[in-house]
This record gives sequence, C-alpha cells and structure tokens, in this order.
Amino acid sequence: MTNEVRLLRFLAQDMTQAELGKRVGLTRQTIAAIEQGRYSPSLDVAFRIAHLFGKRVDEVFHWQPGGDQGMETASSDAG
Amino acid sequence: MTNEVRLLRFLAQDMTQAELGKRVGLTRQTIAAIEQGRYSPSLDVAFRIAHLFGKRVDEVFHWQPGGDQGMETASSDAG
DNA sequence: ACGTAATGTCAAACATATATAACATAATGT
DNA sequence: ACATTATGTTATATATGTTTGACATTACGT
Repeated sequence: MTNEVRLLRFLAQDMTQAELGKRVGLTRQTIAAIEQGRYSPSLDVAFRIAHLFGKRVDEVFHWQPGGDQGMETASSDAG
Repeated sequence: MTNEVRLLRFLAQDMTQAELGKRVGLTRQTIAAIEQGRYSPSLDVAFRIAHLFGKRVDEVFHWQPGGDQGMETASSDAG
C-alpha cells in the first residue's frame, strides 16, 4: 500500500507534516508514518486526507490485490 | 460512515456474511459489524471489499466531512 | 418437532493504529 | 555560534479494529 500524501503535500504550497496533521486531526508523527507506508491508516483517516486534497481515496492511496494477501473478484465466481 | 456492503452482498447472488468474510479474509462477525456501521474498517479491508465487488472504495463506503469532526479543504485555504 | 443455515450480539483476547514525549539531524536565518 | 523549523525515529501508552467462542433468534426443509 503506497500513497501520494507527500507529493500532494508539496503541491499544496509545501504544507508541512505538522500542518497536514493538524488539518486532518492527526499528529505529525502519524503523518510521517503514513507517508513512509509504515502502516495503512484507518478508512476514516484516508477519507479525511483525500478530501483535504480534493481527491478520491483511491487517487491518494494505491492498493494492489495480493499486495498483502491473495483473493478473487466476486465476478470471477459468477462468470 | 455508511456503506453499501449489505446491498452489494445481496446483488452478488445473495452471498452470505460468512462467505464474504471468507473471501476478503475477515470473520462473519466483523462483516456484520461493518454492515451495521458499528465501526469503520481499516483502509486495507475497505479496498479488499470494494475490489471484490468491482467498485471503488468511495462507491462502497460513504463518508461525509464533519460526519465525525469538522475540517476544511486544502483549497479553502489557498483561495 | 427437529436439524440446519443465516444473522445478531456479547465478552475476552489479540493486533494494529494513533498519541505523547523525547531525542536526533539537516537546513535556514540572525 | 545560536535559535528555529521541518523531518526522522524510538519507546511507551491508549484507542480501536479484529478474532474467537459462545448463545440467541428467525426462517427453511424434513
């Protein structure tokens, strides 16, 4: 699970980690950890960050099936 | 934070909570709790569920700014 | 009436996200 | 040289997601 948080932060007038954290209700340490992919945030936090940058969650956070586990699509069963 | 999991599960050949849980790597209790909005899942789980139904995260989980806290948009600061 | 499948719900344990506090470095300005 | 700002990083504590095990209800088929 990678993300564009750091890039988006630079594009938003070089917003600092502390400033971003303050705006979305997180600490700067948590922002740093998220940017480095040390863990994936909660869905709620993902929505807050994406909304702040005017993006969709999937535009900010990039997930790949099997990047963690392996599983199929619902349609792969029906069709 | 509401979601369409239950609806999507019915549309997918009446998949059971247990079956959905098995496919995305969760227990049926966790699926039930998520459907009822008792808590919002992790971003990873949200991606797995959305992917299973061939939807985007924001199509499955509906979040509203201020539904939990109050905060602004990045552009609301710039102009 | 009985068994089974699907769901709701609860309590306790466990895993992970997040906060807080502290210390470190590099870059900037005085 | 010194202070300040932004960031990286660690340890510990707290909050919350998730699992496991159990028990209850409803609906269906026999």
